[in-house]
Amino acid sequence: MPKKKPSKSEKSVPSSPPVSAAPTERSGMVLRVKSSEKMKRLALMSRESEEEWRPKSGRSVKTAARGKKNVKLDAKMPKKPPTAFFYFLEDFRKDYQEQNPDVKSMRDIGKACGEKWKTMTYEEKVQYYDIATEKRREFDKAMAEYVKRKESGEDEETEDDSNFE
DNA sequence: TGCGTGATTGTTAGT
DNA sequence: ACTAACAATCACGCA
Repeated sequence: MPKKKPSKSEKSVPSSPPVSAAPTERSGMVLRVKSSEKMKRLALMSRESEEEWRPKSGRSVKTAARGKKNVKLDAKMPKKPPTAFFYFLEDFRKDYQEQNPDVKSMRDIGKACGEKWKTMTYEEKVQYYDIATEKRREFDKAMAEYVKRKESGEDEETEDDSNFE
């Protein structure tokens, strides 16, 4: 029931932290060409839904088979990076387990984490947002390289890990 | 023995 | 603009 509809009244958490409060100083000037990035991302977007889409390493969502869309299961396909909340969850989980060793299920932890997450201030969350943003950037790059490799020759399996360099 | 589930929010991609 | 679905984690349950 909590399903709160996205009301415009609230700004919701800004996907991209405002530059004013954005702790970019940590990395210096991370801001570069957002337009270009967006463009590239859009270009990749088509590729993804067309050929890659998502392998679902394991049972990420619900059995990862909700619709069994004949995914190629590309082992090299970059998965979606965890969001800021997930990073916070990792940290929160450790603390939560210490305080609540009885609770082992992540379900309960998720609830507690979500509750605390809402109580956290933007400044506290922004640091996680920063991490998530940086991670996403890396993911974007990985995706670009992944697509590039595909276009190059589609190695697919052949090289498991080892060193193809 | 092994996979599916459930819960959290955020982020992305597609319609 | 909105919707939908997926991202990790981990104990438990069912076949």
